[in-house]
Amino acid sequence: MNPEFIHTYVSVDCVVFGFDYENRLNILLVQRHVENMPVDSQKKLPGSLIFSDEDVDDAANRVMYELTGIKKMVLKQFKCFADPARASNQNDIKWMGTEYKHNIDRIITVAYLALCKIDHKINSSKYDTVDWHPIDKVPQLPFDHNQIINESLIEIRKWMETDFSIIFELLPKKFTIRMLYQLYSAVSEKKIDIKNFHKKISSFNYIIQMEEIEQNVSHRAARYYRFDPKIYKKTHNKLIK
Amino acid sequence: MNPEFIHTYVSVDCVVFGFDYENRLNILLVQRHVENMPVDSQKKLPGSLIFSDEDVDDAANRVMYELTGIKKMVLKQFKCFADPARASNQNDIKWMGTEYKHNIDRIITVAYLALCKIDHKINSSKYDTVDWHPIDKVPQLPFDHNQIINESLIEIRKWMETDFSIIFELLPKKFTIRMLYQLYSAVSEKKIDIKNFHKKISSFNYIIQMEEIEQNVSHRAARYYRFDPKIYKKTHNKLIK
DNA sequence: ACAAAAGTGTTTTAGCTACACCCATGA
DNA sequence: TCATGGGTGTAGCTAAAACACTTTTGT
Repeated sequence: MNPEFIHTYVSVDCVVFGFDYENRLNILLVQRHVENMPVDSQKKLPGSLIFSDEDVDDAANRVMYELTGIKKMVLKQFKCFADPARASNQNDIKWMGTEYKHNIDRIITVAYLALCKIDHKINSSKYDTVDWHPIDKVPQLPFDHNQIINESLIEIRKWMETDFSIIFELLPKKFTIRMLYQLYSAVSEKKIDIKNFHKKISSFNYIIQMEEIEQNVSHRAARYYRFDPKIYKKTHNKLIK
Repeated sequence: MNPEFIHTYVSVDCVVFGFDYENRLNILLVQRHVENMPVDSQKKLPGSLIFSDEDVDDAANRVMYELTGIKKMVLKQFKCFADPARASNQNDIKWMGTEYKHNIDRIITVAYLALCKIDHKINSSKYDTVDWHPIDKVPQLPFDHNQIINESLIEIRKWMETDFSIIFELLPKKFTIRMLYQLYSAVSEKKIDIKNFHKKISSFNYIIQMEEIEQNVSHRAARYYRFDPKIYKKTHNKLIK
C-alpha cells in the first residue's frame, strides 16, 4: 500500500432551500452536540457519512429523509469539497469522534442542493432541532459549511436559469404571481418590471389560473395559480433568461 | 470505528476535449497495462488517486500536467461518481492492484472537464501512450468511464452556454469564423445560419480581425480572427443563448 | 465561366421594456 | 375618495431569423 494516497471518509451535505413569508430565502440547519461549546455556535448543515455500499445520490436522499421525513425531494449534486484542511478545526475533530466513534483526520464531502416548501411539516427521525435560517443570517458554521452555502447560492441561480420549473418546488401548490415574482427576484437578483413579469408568466400554458383569489387583503385580491408539470415537460421552455 | 461507513480511495478523472481538423470533438485517452488483456481494450481516461494532503482541484491539475506537460489548463469539476459497483470489474480490480499496489474494493472519483488545443504538443511524464479519439469512436472503457464521457458532453454544452469564451480554448490562436462555427455546432448541436453567425461574431468587440487571410483555398480566402480575453472580461457578454 | 465560400445588407418577426390605463378592495 | 396592488393594452426598441446579393479565389 502506498501511504501517500488518500484513504478517507466521504460525506454528503445538503443545502436545503426554503422561501419564507417575508420573501427571504432560508436554509435548514441542524444542531450538533459538542461538549463545552455554547449551543449557539453548534449549528451545521444536515449531512452524513456515506455507507460502504451506498452511492452519493442515495446518501443525499437518505439524509433528506432522516431530516424531513420526505421521501422524494428535488435534489442536485453540485460540488465536491475536498480541501485537506476543511476538517482540521479541533471542535470539528472532537465532534466527528463522538458522532462517528472514530478518529478521523480528513473527510471530503459532496454537496447537494435541495428544495423544500417552507410550510411542509419537518418530521426528523435523526435530529431534535431542525430550523430555517434566513440566508443572510446564517451563523458561523463548522467545517467549510459557510463556504458551501455561499457557493450553493450561485448554483441555485444557475439551476433556475436552466430549469425554471424548479422554482415551483419552493412555492405552495397555489400561489399568486406576486409570490412567484418575489421568489424569482430573491434568487436571481435581476430586477424585472413586475407588470411585464405578470404578463409573461400568465402567458405560459403550464401556469394554470385557479378560481380562488386572495382573502382579506387591503387592495384588489390577487388570483391564485398553480403549476402543471406535465404541460411544462411537454414544451419544456428554456424560459426567462 | 463503525465499519458500515465508507472508507475509501478518491480519484480524479479528466475528460480532455480537443477539436480536430475534421471538425470533430475528440477526447484524450491513455493506455493502461493489465496482464493478459488485448491492448485495444485497455484505453482509459487519464486520472489518478489523490494524495493525502491534496485537494481535488490540485489533483486534477497534477493529472493534466503529468498528461500533457501543460501547467495551467482550463479545468472544471463537474460531478462525483460514486456507484458502489463502479470498480467491481475483475480487470479493473487487477489493474488497481498493479497501479496502486493495494487491494482496493471501492473507489469514488471526481470527474473534470478540460480543454486543450488539439495541435498543442503532448509531453507526458507519466504515460507512454496518449491519443486523441473522436467522441463518437470512443471504445469501451474500464470502470464507468464511458458514462463519465457521456455526461461530460452535456456538461461542456452547459459550460459554453454560461461562458462562451471557453470555446477559444479549443481553437488555435488565429482562427476563421467558419472554424468557430464548426466548433460551436459540434458542441451545441444547435443549427444556426452561418451567415447570421458570422455577422454576430464579427460584431463582438473581443473578436479581433487580423491582417492575415487563408492561403491556397479553392474559394475566397477567409480572414483570420483572434480572441481578446481582456476585452471579453471587461464586458463579459452572456452570449449566444 | 463556374463553383464555393466569404462577407454585407435588408426585411421580417418576435420578444422585451416602458408606461398608460382601468379594476377591485379596505380604510 | 384615496392608496395599493391586480391585471390588460399598446407603442417602441432591439435582437434574431430568413434570405438576397456582392466579392474573392481556384479550377
